[in-house]
Amino acid sequence: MGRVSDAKERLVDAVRELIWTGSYGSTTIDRICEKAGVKKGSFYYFFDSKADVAAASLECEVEEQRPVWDSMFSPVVPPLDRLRRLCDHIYEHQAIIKAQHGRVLGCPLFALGSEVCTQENRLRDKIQEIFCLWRKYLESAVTDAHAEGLIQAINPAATAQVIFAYNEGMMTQARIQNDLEPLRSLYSGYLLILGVGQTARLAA
Amino acid sequence: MGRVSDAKERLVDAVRELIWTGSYGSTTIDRICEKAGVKKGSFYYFFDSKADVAAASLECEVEEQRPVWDSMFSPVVPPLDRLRRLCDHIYEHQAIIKAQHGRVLGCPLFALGSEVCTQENRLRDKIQEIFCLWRKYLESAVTDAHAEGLIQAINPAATAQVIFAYNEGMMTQARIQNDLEPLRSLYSGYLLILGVGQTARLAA
DNA sequence: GGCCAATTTGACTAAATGGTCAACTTCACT
DNA sequence: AGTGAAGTTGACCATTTAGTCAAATTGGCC
Repeated sequence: MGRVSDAKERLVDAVRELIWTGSYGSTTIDRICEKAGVKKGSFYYFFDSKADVAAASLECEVEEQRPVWDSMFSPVVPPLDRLRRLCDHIYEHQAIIKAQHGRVLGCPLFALGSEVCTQENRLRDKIQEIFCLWRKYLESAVTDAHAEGLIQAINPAATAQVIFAYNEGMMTQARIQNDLEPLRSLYSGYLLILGVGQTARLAA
Repeated sequence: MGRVSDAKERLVDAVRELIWTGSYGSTTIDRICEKAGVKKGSFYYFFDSKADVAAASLECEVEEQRPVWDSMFSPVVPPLDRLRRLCDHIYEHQAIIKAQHGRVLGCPLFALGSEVCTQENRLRDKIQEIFCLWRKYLESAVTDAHAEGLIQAINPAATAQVIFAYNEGMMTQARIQNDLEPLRSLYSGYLLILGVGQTARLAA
């Protein structure tokens, strides 16, 4: 029924890249259209506003990431390995991005969230939802690691929260510094938080 | 010589509040002028651009914070107490902000940094400089705590880095969630990272 | 009390931006 | 092959925005 088009996808891709490499505020509808090779009339055929495409881009992001996380956090992988895989993945992904764009771009959701949270409630809520999900992956790894006696974690949710905040903090610093260096030692920070080094040393 | 004015300060105050409560991108020169009660001609008499006022606002920020940090991190205060004071100060400050604006606003520098780092090098560099300074305060507390045998910290700079990233991550989450809750347990996260609970428990 | 540097003003321009729309095109389906 | 739903276009409008400037005002200081 009627003609088909991938203009909507092109618009979503364009907005993702523009917000990530710049910011939400610096991303105008004109530039989104230009980058997507789509006229403004078509933009408004698919979306109501910039916030609307941005919301779609978040959906897209999470759809793309979910299988990656699921495989990294597979229950058949030893819990601490899951975290190591996550850290490796983050480093490698950011390295690719840096090679592509000449820039370390960090976590697209965190940057966007902190920029728009006071103005765009819809985006804010969606981002929070995704963060909640991510924390659950971390929490499951912490819980399992504790159960296997690999770490001490009285409160896995709290520990996961600390790791998550640390992780996002480091990614944002890498973005601001435009430097992969903070991400190289990401996993050793995880271990520090989990007290893995300490436990071993004190036990010895 | 000539007339005097506090318009420059009013403009700096206005830009600080607008960026913090909104974002750099959502802050227009017109609104800055309106909020400061200053005409645009006067704005351009004192500043060259939005980035220019923003840079001045960073100077102002650091000038205001320096004595606060100096007192919190005074060498006569026991090292772990310095960190506790910092956490208390952050919580109380954000609580005041929330009462005033109805919003938790987090760390103004981190939000701004992650927003503009790909576009405004001057702001980016200034922000990084300030972060470097802040990390030094943390590092001195970690070093002293280690020296006094209160914690184990083989690499105080790395530990300070982890604490800093965690701290900024939590503040940003508090901003996004518009909720003080993540900041209530800030210090216990510090202790987790420093392995204070563990050490005591394992030693017992 | 007058000079002059510092500051203020408002009116102005050019460009960017968000948003609308009626007419046009395409193509899946019958 | 023709129809109608889905998608496209470019021209258009109203605002907002950054930035300029010559003329007016103020007040410290001699």
